[in-house]
Amino acid sequence: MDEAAIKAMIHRLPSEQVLNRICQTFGALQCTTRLQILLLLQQCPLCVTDIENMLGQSQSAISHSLRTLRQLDLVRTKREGRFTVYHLADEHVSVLVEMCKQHAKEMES
Amino acid sequence: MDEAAIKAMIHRLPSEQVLNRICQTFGALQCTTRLQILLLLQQCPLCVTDIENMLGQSQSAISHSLRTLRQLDLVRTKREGRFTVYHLADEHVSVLVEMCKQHAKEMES
DNA sequence: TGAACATATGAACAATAGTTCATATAAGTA
DNA sequence: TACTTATATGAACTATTGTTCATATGTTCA
Repeated sequence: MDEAAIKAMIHRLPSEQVLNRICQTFGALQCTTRLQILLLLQQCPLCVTDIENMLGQSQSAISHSLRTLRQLDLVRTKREGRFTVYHLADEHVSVLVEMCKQHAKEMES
Repeated sequence: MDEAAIKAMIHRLPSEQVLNRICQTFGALQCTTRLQILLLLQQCPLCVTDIENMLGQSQSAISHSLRTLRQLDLVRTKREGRFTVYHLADEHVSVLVEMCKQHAKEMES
Protein backbone atom coordinates (compact mmCIF):
# COMPACT_ATOMS: atom_id res chain seq x y z
CA MET A 1 0.00 0.00 0.00
CA ASP A 2 1.53 3.31 -1.04
CA GLU A 3 2.18 6.45 0.99
CA ALA A 4 -0.66 8.43 -0.54
CA ALA A 5 -3.26 5.76 0.13
CA ILE A 6 -2.03 5.39 3.68
CA LYS A 7 -2.26 9.12 4.29
CA ALA A 8 -5.76 9.23 2.88
CA MET A 9 -6.96 6.52 5.23
CA ILE A 10 -5.41 8.14 8.27
CA HIS A 11 -6.99 11.40 7.26
CA ARG A 12 -10.44 9.83 7.55
CA LEU A 13 -9.91 8.99 11.23
CA PRO A 14 -11.51 11.28 13.81
CA SER A 15 -9.24 13.79 15.55
CA GLU A 16 -7.25 12.63 18.55
CA GLN A 17 -9.48 14.63 20.84
CA VAL A 18 -12.63 13.00 19.54
CA LEU A 19 -11.03 9.57 19.60
CA ASN A 20 -10.11 10.00 23.23
CA ARG A 21 -13.59 11.05 24.11
CA ILE A 22 -15.14 8.06 22.36
CA CYS A 23 -12.72 5.72 24.08
CA GLN A 24 -13.56 7.20 27.45
CA THR A 25 -17.21 6.60 26.75
CA PHE A 26 -16.59 2.98 25.84
CA GLY A 27 -14.34 2.70 28.83
CA ALA A 28 -17.27 3.60 31.01
CA LEU A 29 -19.28 0.77 29.51
CA GLN A 30 -16.50 -1.69 30.05
CA CYS A 31 -17.55 -2.18 33.64
CA THR A 32 -20.64 -4.30 34.28
CA THR A 33 -21.77 -2.10 37.15
CA ARG A 34 -21.89 1.01 35.03
CA LEU A 35 -23.41 -0.78 32.07
CA GLN A 36 -26.11 -2.17 34.31
CA ILE A 37 -26.78 1.28 35.71
CA LEU A 38 -27.36 2.62 32.21
CA LEU A 39 -29.60 -0.33 31.37
CA LEU A 40 -31.64 0.33 34.50
CA LEU A 41 -31.87 4.05 33.87
CA GLN A 42 -33.17 3.35 30.42
CA GLN A 43 -36.11 1.66 32.06
CA CYS A 44 -36.79 4.63 34.32
CA PRO A 45 -35.04 7.35 36.35
CA LEU A 46 -33.79 6.11 39.72
CA CYS A 47 -32.28 7.42 42.93
CA VAL A 48 -28.97 6.13 44.21
CA THR A 49 -30.44 3.93 46.91
CA ASP A 50 -32.69 2.14 44.43
CA ILE A 51 -29.69 1.41 42.23
CA GLU A 52 -27.76 0.14 45.24
CA ASN A 53 -30.58 -2.24 46.10
CA MET A 54 -31.00 -3.44 42.55
CA LEU A 55 -27.35 -4.16 41.96
CA GLY A 56 -26.52 -5.22 45.50
CA GLN A 57 -23.42 -3.09 45.69
CA SER A 58 -22.07 -0.73 48.28
CA GLN A 59 -23.19 2.89 48.45
CA SER A 60 -19.68 4.03 47.72
CA ALA A 61 -19.17 1.81 44.72
CA ILE A 62 -22.42 2.92 43.11
CA SER A 63 -21.73 6.56 43.85
CA HIS A 64 -18.29 6.36 42.28
CA SER A 65 -19.74 4.65 39.24
CA LEU A 66 -22.36 7.34 38.92
CA ARG A 67 -19.71 9.99 39.13
CA THR A 68 -17.86 8.46 36.20
CA LEU A 69 -21.05 8.37 34.16
CA ARG A 70 -21.87 11.94 35.15
CA GLN A 71 -18.44 13.22 34.21
CA LEU A 72 -18.85 11.74 30.74
CA ASP A 73 -22.29 13.30 30.55
CA LEU A 74 -23.93 9.93 30.09
CA VAL A 75 -26.29 10.54 32.99
CA ARG A 76 -27.65 13.66 34.68
CA THR A 77 -29.27 14.36 37.99
CA LYS A 78 -32.32 16.07 39.33
CA ARG A 79 -32.87 16.75 43.00
CA GLU A 80 -36.21 15.54 44.34
CA GLY A 81 -36.50 16.30 48.01
CA ARG A 82 -34.07 14.07 49.85
CA PHE A 83 -33.26 12.10 46.76
CA THR A 84 -30.94 12.64 43.84
CA VAL A 85 -32.63 11.11 40.87
CA TYR A 86 -30.46 9.95 37.99
CA HIS A 87 -31.57 9.69 34.39
CA LEU A 88 -29.92 9.12 31.01
CA ALA A 89 -28.43 12.34 29.67
CA ASP A 90 -30.14 12.42 26.31
CA GLU A 91 -31.52 10.55 23.34
CA HIS A 92 -28.02 9.85 22.11
CA VAL A 93 -27.16 7.86 25.22
CA SER A 94 -30.44 6.06 24.95
CA VAL A 95 -29.49 4.93 21.45
CA LEU A 96 -26.16 3.77 22.78
CA VAL A 97 -27.85 1.66 25.43
CA GLU A 98 -30.35 0.33 22.93
CA MET A 99 -27.44 -0.78 20.83
CA CYS A 100 -25.96 -2.61 23.80
CA LYS A 101 -29.15 -4.54 24.19
CA GLN A 102 -29.21 -5.44 20.54
CA HIS A 103 -25.58 -6.47 20.82
CA ALA A 104 -26.60 -8.64 23.76
CA LYS A 105 -29.33 -10.33 21.77
CA GLU A 106 -27.08 -11.10 18.84
CA MET A 107 -24.60 -12.50 21.31
CA GLU A 108 -27.16 -14.86 22.76
CA SER A 109 -27.93 -16.37 19.41
CA MET B 1 -39.73 1.79 45.10
CA ASP B 2 -41.13 -1.53 46.27
CA GLU B 3 -39.58 -4.99 46.19
CA ALA B 4 -41.70 -6.23 43.32
CA ALA B 5 -40.90 -3.30 41.08
CA ILE B 6 -37.21 -3.67 41.85
CA LYS B 7 -37.27 -7.35 41.00
CA ALA B 8 -39.07 -6.67 37.74
CA MET B 9 -36.43 -4.17 36.68
CA ILE B 10 -33.55 -6.45 37.53
CA HIS B 11 -35.24 -9.22 35.64
CA ARG B 12 -35.08 -7.16 32.47
CA LEU B 13 -31.28 -6.97 32.59
CA PRO B 14 -29.30 -9.33 30.36
CA SER B 15 -27.75 -12.41 31.97
CA GLU B 16 -24.42 -12.04 33.71
CA GLN B 17 -22.75 -13.98 30.94
CA VAL B 18 -24.09 -11.68 28.25
CA LEU B 19 -23.27 -8.60 30.31
CA ASN B 20 -19.69 -9.71 30.68
CA ARG B 21 -19.36 -10.29 26.98
CA ILE B 22 -20.75 -6.86 26.15
CA CYS B 23 -18.42 -5.25 28.63
CA GLN B 24 -15.45 -7.04 27.16
CA THR B 25 -16.42 -5.75 23.76
CA PHE B 26 -16.66 -2.20 25.00
CA GLY B 27 -13.43 -2.73 26.87
CA ALA B 28 -11.75 -3.44 23.58
CA LEU B 29 -12.96 -0.13 22.21
CA GLN B 30 -11.72 1.74 25.23
CA CYS B 31 -8.22 1.85 23.82
CA THR B 32 -7.56 4.35 21.03
CA THR B 33 -5.25 1.98 19.21
CA ARG B 34 -7.87 -0.73 18.91
CA LEU B 35 -10.63 1.70 18.09
CA GLN B 36 -8.48 3.18 15.34
CA ILE B 37 -7.77 -0.27 13.98
CA LEU B 38 -11.48 -0.95 13.67
CA LEU B 39 -12.05 2.42 12.03
CA LEU B 40 -9.32 1.65 9.52
CA LEU B 41 -10.58 -1.85 8.82
CA GLN B 42 -13.99 -0.44 8.13
CA GLN B 43 -12.41 1.46 5.26
CA CYS B 44 -10.76 -1.67 3.87
CA PRO B 45 -9.03 -4.90 4.90
CA LEU B 46 -5.38 -4.41 5.86
CA CYS B 47 -2.31 -6.40 6.71
CA VAL B 48 -0.49 -5.90 9.98
CA THR B 49 2.37 -3.91 8.50
CA ASP B 50 -0.02 -1.41 6.91
CA ILE B 51 -1.71 -0.88 10.25
CA GLU B 52 1.67 -0.40 11.92
CA ASN B 53 2.61 2.25 9.40
CA MET B 54 -0.70 4.03 9.66
CA LEU B 55 -0.77 4.19 13.41
CA GLY B 56 2.96 4.56 13.91
CA GLN B 57 3.13 1.94 16.60
CA SER B 58 5.42 -0.99 17.21
CA GLN B 59 4.84 -4.33 15.57
CA SER B 60 4.33 -5.95 18.92
CA ALA B 61 1.81 -3.42 20.17
CA ILE B 62 -0.30 -3.71 17.03
CA SER B 63 -0.13 -7.47 17.05
CA HIS B 64 -1.26 -7.63 20.68
CA SER B 65 -4.10 -5.26 19.91
CA LEU B 66 -5.15 -7.39 16.98
CA ARG B 67 -5.12 -10.46 19.14
CA THR B 68 -7.53 -8.84 21.58
CA LEU B 69 -9.85 -7.90 18.74
CA ARG B 70 -9.58 -11.38 17.28
CA GLN B 71 -10.35 -13.08 20.57
CA LEU B 72 -13.54 -11.06 20.85
CA ASP B 73 -14.35 -11.98 17.28
CA LEU B 74 -14.43 -8.34 16.23
CA VAL B 75 -11.93 -8.98 13.44
CA ARG B 76 -10.95 -12.04 11.43
CA THR B 77 -8.00 -12.94 9.29
CA LYS B 78 -7.31 -14.31 5.87
CA ARG B 79 -3.89 -15.42 4.74
CA GLU B 80 -2.71 -13.90 1.48
CA GLY B 81 0.71 -15.16 0.62
CA ARG B 82 3.14 -13.64 3.09
CA PHE B 83 0.54 -11.39 4.58
CA THR B 84 -2.16 -11.87 7.14
CA VAL B 85 -5.00 -9.63 6.10
CA TYR B 86 -7.38 -8.44 8.78
CA HIS B 87 -10.99 -7.47 8.21
CA LEU B 88 -14.03 -6.69 10.36
CA ALA B 89 -15.71 -9.87 11.51
CA ASP B 90 -19.22 -9.16 10.28
CA GLU B 91 -21.96 -6.67 9.60
CA HIS B 92 -22.66 -6.38 13.29
CA VAL B 93 -19.20 -5.05 14.02
CA SER B 94 -19.51 -2.70 11.11
CA VAL B 95 -22.64 -1.25 12.69
CA LEU B 96 -20.79 -0.89 15.96
CA VAL B 97 -18.02 1.05 14.26
CA GLU B 98 -20.52 3.15 12.36
CA MET B 99 -22.08 4.07 15.66
CA CYS B 100 -18.68 5.16 16.96
CA LYS B 101 -18.34 7.52 14.07
CA GLN B 102 -21.77 8.93 14.64
CA HIS B 103 -20.92 9.30 18.31
CA ALA B 104 -17.78 11.15 17.24
CA LYS B 105 -19.76 13.54 15.07
CA GLU B 106 -22.25 14.36 17.79
CA MET B 107 -19.32 14.93 20.10
CA GLU B 108 -17.80 17.48 17.77
CA SER B 109 -20.94 19.57 17.66
C1' DT C 1 -30.94 22.56 66.48
C1' DG C 2 -29.91 17.81 66.39
C1' DA C 3 -30.81 13.18 64.65
C1' DA C 4 -31.43 10.31 60.70
C1' DC C 5 -31.18 9.53 55.99
C1' DA C 6 -29.16 10.19 51.21
C1' DT C 7 -25.24 10.97 48.61
C1' DA C 8 -20.39 12.33 47.50
C1' DT C 9 -15.53 12.11 47.80
C1' DG C 10 -10.42 11.43 48.94
C1' DA C 11 -6.96 8.20 49.87
C1' DA C 12 -5.08 3.68 50.03
C1' DC C 13 -4.95 -0.64 48.26
C1' DA C 14 -6.02 -4.36 44.79
C1' DA C 15 -7.00 -5.85 40.30
C1' DT C 16 -6.60 -5.23 35.20
C1' DA C 17 -4.90 -3.77 31.12
C1' DG C 18 -1.22 -1.90 28.03
C1' DT C 19 3.61 -1.71 26.49
C1' DT C 20 8.06 -3.32 25.63
C1' DC C 21 11.59 -6.71 24.91
C1' DA C 22 13.09 -10.90 23.50
C1' DT C 23 12.13 -14.61 20.94
C1' DA C 24 9.37 -17.93 18.12
C1' DT C 25 6.97 -19.36 13.95
C1' DA C 26 5.82 -19.27 9.20
C1' DA C 27 5.98 -18.02 4.35
C1' DG C 28 8.50 -16.41 0.37
C1' DT C 29 12.81 -15.95 -2.15
C1' DA C 30 17.58 -16.21 -3.57
C1' DT D 1 18.74 -24.69 2.50
C1' DA D 2 19.78 -20.22 4.29
C1' DC D 3 17.99 -15.58 4.50
C1' DT D 4 14.56 -12.11 4.78
C1' DT D 5 10.12 -10.49 5.70
C1' DA D 6 5.68 -10.82 8.22
C1' DT D 7 3.42 -11.90 12.27
C1' DA D 8 2.59 -13.92 16.98
C1' DT D 9 3.43 -14.59 21.73
C1' DG D 10 5.18 -14.98 26.68
C1' DA D 11 7.04 -12.56 30.44
C1' DA D 12 8.16 -8.54 32.97
C1' DC D 13 7.17 -4.09 33.92
C1' DT D 14 4.13 0.05 34.07
C1' DA D 15 0.01 2.46 34.04
C1' DT D 16 -4.74 2.66 34.59
C1' DT D 17 -8.98 1.41 36.85
C1' DG D 18 -11.99 -0.36 40.44
C1' DT D 19 -13.05 -1.12 45.32
C1' DT D 20 -13.16 -0.24 50.05
C1' DC D 21 -12.93 2.55 54.13
C1' DA D 22 -13.43 6.58 56.44
C1' DT D 23 -15.43 10.74 56.44
C1' DA D 24 -17.80 14.91 54.67
C1' DT D 25 -21.85 17.33 52.82
C1' DG D 26 -26.55 18.26 52.29
C1' DT D 27 -31.56 17.47 53.18
C1' DT D 28 -35.61 16.43 55.93
C1' DC D 29 -38.10 16.07 60.03
C1' DA D 30 -38.96 15.87 64.98
